[in-house]
Amino acid sequence: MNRSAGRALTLRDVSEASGVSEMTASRVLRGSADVSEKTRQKVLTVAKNLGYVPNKIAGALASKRVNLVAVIIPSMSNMVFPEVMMGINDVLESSELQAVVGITDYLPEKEETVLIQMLSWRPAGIIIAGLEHSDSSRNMLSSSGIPVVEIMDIDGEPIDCAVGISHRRAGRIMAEAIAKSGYKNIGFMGTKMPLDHRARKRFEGFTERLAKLGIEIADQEFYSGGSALSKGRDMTRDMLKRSPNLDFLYYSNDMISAGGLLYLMTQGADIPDEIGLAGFNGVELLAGLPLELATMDACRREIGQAAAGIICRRLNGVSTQSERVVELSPKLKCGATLRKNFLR
Amino acid sequence: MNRSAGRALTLRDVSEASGVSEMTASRVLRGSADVSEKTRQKVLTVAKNLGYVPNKIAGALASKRVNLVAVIIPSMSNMVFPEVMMGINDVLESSELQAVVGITDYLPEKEETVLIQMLSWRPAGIIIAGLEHSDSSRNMLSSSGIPVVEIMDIDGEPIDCAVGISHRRAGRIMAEAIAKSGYKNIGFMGTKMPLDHRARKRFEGFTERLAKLGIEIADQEFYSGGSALSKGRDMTRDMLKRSPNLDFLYYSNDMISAGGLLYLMTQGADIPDEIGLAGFNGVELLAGLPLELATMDACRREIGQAAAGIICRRLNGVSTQSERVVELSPKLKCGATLRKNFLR
DNA sequence: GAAATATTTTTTAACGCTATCAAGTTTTGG
DNA sequence: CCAAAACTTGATAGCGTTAAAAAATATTTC
Repeated sequence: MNRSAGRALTLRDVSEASGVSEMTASRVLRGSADVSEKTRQKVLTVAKNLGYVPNKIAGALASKRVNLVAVIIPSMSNMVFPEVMMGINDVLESSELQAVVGITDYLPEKEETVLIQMLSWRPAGIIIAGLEHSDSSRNMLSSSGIPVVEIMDIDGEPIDCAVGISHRRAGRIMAEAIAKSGYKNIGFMGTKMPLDHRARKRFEGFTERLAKLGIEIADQEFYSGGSALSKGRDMTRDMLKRSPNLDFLYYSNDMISAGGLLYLMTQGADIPDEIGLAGFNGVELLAGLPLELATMDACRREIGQAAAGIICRRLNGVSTQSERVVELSPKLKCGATLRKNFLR
Repeated sequence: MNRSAGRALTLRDVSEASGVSEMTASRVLRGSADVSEKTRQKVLTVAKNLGYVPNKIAGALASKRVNLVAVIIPSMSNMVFPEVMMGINDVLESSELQAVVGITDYLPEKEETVLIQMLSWRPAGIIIAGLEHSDSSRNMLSSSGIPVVEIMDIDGEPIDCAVGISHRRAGRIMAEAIAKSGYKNIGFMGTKMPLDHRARKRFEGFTERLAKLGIEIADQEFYSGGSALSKGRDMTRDMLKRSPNLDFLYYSNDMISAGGLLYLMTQGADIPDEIGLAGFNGVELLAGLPLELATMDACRREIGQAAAGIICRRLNGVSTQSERVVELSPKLKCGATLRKNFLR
């Protein structure tokens, strides 16, 4: 059926084998309507028997249409970005489009390299994490002439479109919830990530709002590397040793807060009254802990879906004035580790 | 500097602006040595000022070289495949190659579709999960003429190369460890996945070896959907209600076993003496649980690295006879939930 | 300083496909 | 039955780059 050796099959092989011109074969294989049923069947049969696989490289060059969407994200090492990817796939699946992923490791220089790599495939659109990019990257993005959707964060000026949550606001909301519940001595634990702008903004929103409410962070610690669960455990132990009078712990992600929770439970702490705690992200994996963690859903899958949706609509010529900035609302979940009533 | 409107820049724009032929410009931009230093500088400057981004589509068509490696995996919904991806990226990063991912959702038909999509970009190599594929898929893979590495599993006949662990053997090893520790009444909990061949093989290896040792699975349950942690908790509760005399629980993944562990701990079970438990995968995320879980490392990152390594070597013309099947050894970690000594 | 050699640059022709328009072929209507 | 309309098919010319070969220029050798 198929010549496994030798050069790959081309449209010409199909056209010759079915006695039509290349153009007609091309029309059939792309599903054009202007072909008689008889020819269609003949060509399709031949193509299948031969095992012909069209060459998208040649097709893209000739038609100047590429069905790729570049997705540029910082990392794959926790579920955050895979979940965004799933959201993107949810939507692209029903279109002709196909995502191609590049990883930046949170490094601006690498972002630039990856961006050039991606742009050189002339993708139909770009989805890129964050609003902070090098001048050069911003330049490439804005002059690319294709839809660009910056995702995860909306605290800033997008190049084209943005979909995400306000991390500053997320921090503020959490600060308010904690203060309203009457906690006074608050410790913070997070990743040591000068380049994770979203974590930074969350922290800023958090501390600023606490300050406005007359509360100052009593202790804080930043970690890097290692397993999040055990890091959360260890940091919590250390922090409480250092600052035993803390009555609330805010963690920059759910994994370390779960570690903290498990530690506190083995210590027999009275949660959430003696001490409360909260994380960030709403990772579904963790539903099922002995106590449900207070957290804030970052709408990751929805962000992916919305971003892909914008790309699709833009490519279909639907002008989306209203979609320049799509703000999703992170939902606070108090769980069982943040007391709901003010007890004084 | 760059014309944001209008058509994209081509090599011709660069060559005209720098007063050389397109070919010379092309040579400079690809780093060929046969160019005088003066021209090189001139062209590079012009290209940078213009903001020229080469068109890989045209380049690939002309040179018949594509720097893409297709990676076809079933899912992104737990960390298993993202970790494989990280391993692949570890290695590809230092080459010119770039991974493109396709997701099959464990569906053979979708695998076929995704495979055609991928092959139509004429990638330089393919990494695909599993050894089970439809006839048509196998055909496409074997006649593609490019290196194909089937990953995760080595229990079967690879089309070209395979890198992975023997899941049957992993099941057997666990069965032996459990039996050797003196457990007699064993329950199994896993995902309801007729299409997850690796989970199936593990289960088969497990039960067969137990049978050989004169032990029969006392209870078993399969779930689908939902959060793994809480599923583990619920299934464990239900199973122990149903079969209270179980003294060991084997789970098909670490997440549900962690759920089971947390449940058993709140019930005050005496682990690992009264009852033991084990999972599978060695997900790093979970290090830090109150008790370290018995599990078996599936070498996911290493698999990704090894697979990418094979592709790289093959593309560099290093014939790798010895690498047809690379078997990695899953390492049993007894943790604190599988007693090490036989107590009778 | 001319011939031989080495280095650099340009010319020409693909790569495999699609857009466009021209040319057949069939159908329809008066 | 012929012209007009509708439907199919085909010929030609790129798309933006690189391979290969030819040409131009510079350098060396005797």
